[in-house]
Amino acid sequence: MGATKTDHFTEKQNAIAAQAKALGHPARIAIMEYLMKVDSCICGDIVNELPLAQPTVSQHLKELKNAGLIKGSIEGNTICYCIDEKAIAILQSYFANISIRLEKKKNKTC
Amino acid sequence: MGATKTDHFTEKQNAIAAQAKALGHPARIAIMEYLMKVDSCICGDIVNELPLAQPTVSQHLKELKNAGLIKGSIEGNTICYCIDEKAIAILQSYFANISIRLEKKKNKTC
DNA sequence: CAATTTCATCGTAATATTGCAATAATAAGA
DNA sequence: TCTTATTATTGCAATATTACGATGAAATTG
Repeated sequence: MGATKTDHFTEKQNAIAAQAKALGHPARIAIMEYLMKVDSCICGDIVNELPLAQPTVSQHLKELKNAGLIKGSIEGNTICYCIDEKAIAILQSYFANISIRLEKKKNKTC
Repeated sequence: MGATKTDHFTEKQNAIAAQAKALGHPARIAIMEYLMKVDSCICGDIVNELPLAQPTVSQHLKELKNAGLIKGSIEGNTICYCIDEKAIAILQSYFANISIRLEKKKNKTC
């Protein structure tokens, strides 16, 4: 097959999985970290930061954008990218919640 | 191609990407949430919780285990699974850090 | 021991992802 | 306008993922 059976899961589960999937590639993690490292949104300059060809980077950026993890706005000849804080906030609270719940039932694990 | 160029990225980037990738499927998110919902580790019973065939679930469990997100210990005829708190802690702090850094440079985004 | 239960593995088909060369599209500058 | 710079899109080859039936392995039960 190769096609994920999204129908059988909740919206929320699919949403989190989609965001996690978008981050499930080192190049996309590297893009996120670069966007974070620089002190503002970045216009151009992303391709040179990565050890991948331009079409490949463009594709990764597209996936991050589709997953809602980054925003991009056209700035003349270039495109300004930056991280979407909301998406990160969602992921952060998701994992924070898991941590809290795990904390509560310590020692009950294997 | 289809093969990720992990060589060109840092260990940390690859590690985070690997964990995110493991969570990048709704079935695996569902498994994590089920493990969290029940008040202890689970022996057996996971297959019946998911709308997928047993070999498929087994495969998903294997991937979560390989990524270090869950632990499994054989308990006679069944296997007890539970979430690995350390892995969740790593992810949580990763996203928390991003949030903090984004907070610091508010308004500088697109 | 035979039957059953539980989980893993193998094999395979369908589909998705990754990566890049070639090419297009768009805007800025000469 | 012609050229250059920047990003997107297309098309393709290599590989990975997803899903499941069939089968296997190991412990439990009757």
